[in-house]
Amino acid sequence: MVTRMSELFLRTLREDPADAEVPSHRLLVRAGYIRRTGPGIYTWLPLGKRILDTIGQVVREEMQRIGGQEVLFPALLPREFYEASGRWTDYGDSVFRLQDRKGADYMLGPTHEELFTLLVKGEFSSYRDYPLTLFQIQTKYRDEARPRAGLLRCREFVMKDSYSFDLDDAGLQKSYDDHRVAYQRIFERLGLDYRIAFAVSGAMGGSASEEFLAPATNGEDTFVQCTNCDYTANTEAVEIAAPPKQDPSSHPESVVLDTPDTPTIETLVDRLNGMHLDRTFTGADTLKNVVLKTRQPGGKDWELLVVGVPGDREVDLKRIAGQLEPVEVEQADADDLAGHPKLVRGYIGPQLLAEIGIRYVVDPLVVPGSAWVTGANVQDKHAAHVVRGRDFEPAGELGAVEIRDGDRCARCGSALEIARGIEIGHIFQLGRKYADAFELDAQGADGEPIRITMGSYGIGVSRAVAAIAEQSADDSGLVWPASIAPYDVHLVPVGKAKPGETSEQLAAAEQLARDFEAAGKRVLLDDRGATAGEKFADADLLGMPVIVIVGKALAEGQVEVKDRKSGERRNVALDRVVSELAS
RNA sequence: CGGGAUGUAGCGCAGCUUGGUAGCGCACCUCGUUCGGGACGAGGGGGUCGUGGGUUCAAAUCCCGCCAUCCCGACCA
Repeated sequence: MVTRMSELFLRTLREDPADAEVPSHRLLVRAGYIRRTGPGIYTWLPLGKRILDTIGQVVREEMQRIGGQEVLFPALLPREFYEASGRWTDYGDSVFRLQDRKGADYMLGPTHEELFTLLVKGEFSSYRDYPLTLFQIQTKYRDEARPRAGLLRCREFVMKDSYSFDLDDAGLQKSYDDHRVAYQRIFERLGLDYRIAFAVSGAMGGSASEEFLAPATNGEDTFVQCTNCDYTANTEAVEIAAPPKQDPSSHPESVVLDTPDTPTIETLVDRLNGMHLDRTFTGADTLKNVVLKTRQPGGKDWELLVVGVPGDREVDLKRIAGQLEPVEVEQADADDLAGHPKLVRGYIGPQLLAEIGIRYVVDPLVVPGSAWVTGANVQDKHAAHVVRGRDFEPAGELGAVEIRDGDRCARCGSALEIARGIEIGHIFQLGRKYADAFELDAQGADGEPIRITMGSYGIGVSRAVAAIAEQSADDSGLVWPASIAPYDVHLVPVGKAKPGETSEQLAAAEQLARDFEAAGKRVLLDDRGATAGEKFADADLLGMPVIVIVGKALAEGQVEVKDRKSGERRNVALDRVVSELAS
């Protein structure tokens, strides 16, 4: 297949578009792969469409390899499908809603768990029908509060979503594992550097879940990876190593200290160090008790929850929310505290909480037997030597502290580092959430119904285009891995023609193009009447893996082969270049 | 939703302070020269100056309202 650039619907831009910040966005627009149509909405031009289709094809092949069967749902969905699962309401403002001429409610699908569940329920009813995996590659719509970075966060985007249906937990585990392997194959074929990170399941519900992240400085996801072992986790799901437990009886009896005007950790530490005690204190010696409030999903009333963390650590509300999902959690405000006069703001300690019926949990860093300076539940007073397991007993542990660079890996104890990445895939063991909502059962051999258990698996196909561009582009343009490039070879003839004639170089390039085509290569031929410099600059910008220059060396029967990624060039005999590159 | 910025030709921008019928670069068209790293000369086509109102003899420019977009944050499979 040969495409002539003189006929291609393409216009490259010499300048960066004003609204593009990140490299993938800038270059995809400049190179004429995409054009912005609205905020978070993009049009795919011929070169971009080829990339998108190629990635879709890689995904399709690997999904079929694990037995997935492709279907295609509409994006326009009647409200009723999302009522039973509660997501018509849960999705809130992030779903596009519209009405038909009769006033009936519709939405543009942000994800399709409900539809798949109902489809299967309508067709299959015997245990013999399972297991089953269905998938689609389809356009999704989410009304993001702030679309950004071109294709990285769009309001309309292409996603592969698949769903597994199994009779039991072991079956679900196998479907999940199959997907995990398929995703590894897919991202390897796409030439992406990626990590698999433990994740929390978020609004999808369900239990086990992992994210596939493409490390990139412009990525929106923060994750944590161990500098020694392969432990990788989303910051919401990460677990860090705690110090060793201590013997509660090894600490002195707790004492109450006068600490006026010390409502913050900083003022408290200053005060302690001004008291001429037998040691110096830091924030890490204090126990900070943060008052949050939680609410059951769909519930009305907030309930207080106090979380204890070392005083030198911040509380990460997102991380807490991820673990408590679907229970809502927020920081408590003054009004919430008003109903609890025994909670003295700035001087809250855990010694009293169980007594007055407020749920208290600690971060795992607050290990059993550890001693702390903490509030005495009296204005202007703190207590020292307050020991977990002696002076208070938390109702449980909750990973609450904001993760820091250098925190210790829970597996091997080495330092963790924080990195940024682009979420390119996510796999979930949903369990029976949707099967319960829609009563998806199979009739078993004994005639009894079996509740189906499900998994849900997504790959951001359009986002992967941007992720690959982020990881591989350089200063002069895009650099596509050979496996997904729009063309295998970019042929660039440069040379002067006599008036009214075709240049020798163009004639030779035309012949080369036919030879490459016969060898099964996809060729982009720059037959434009542009200058050499312009053709070279565009070839670098467009990013095909191999650029073949038919120019000066043609007189010696040679062409120049340039590797776009390494920039390396070498001369190859004209009559050998096709066989060499085709092998 | 909070903070900041911007809307002038397909793209990137100037003009606005001090009102007088719109300009530059890229791209595009014609002719000629050029031809290995975004060539040069000459000529040309293309703009409701985001939008509504106001002030004025006269508004891209001054005043008021609205809309939209981008960036940071909040939020977000």
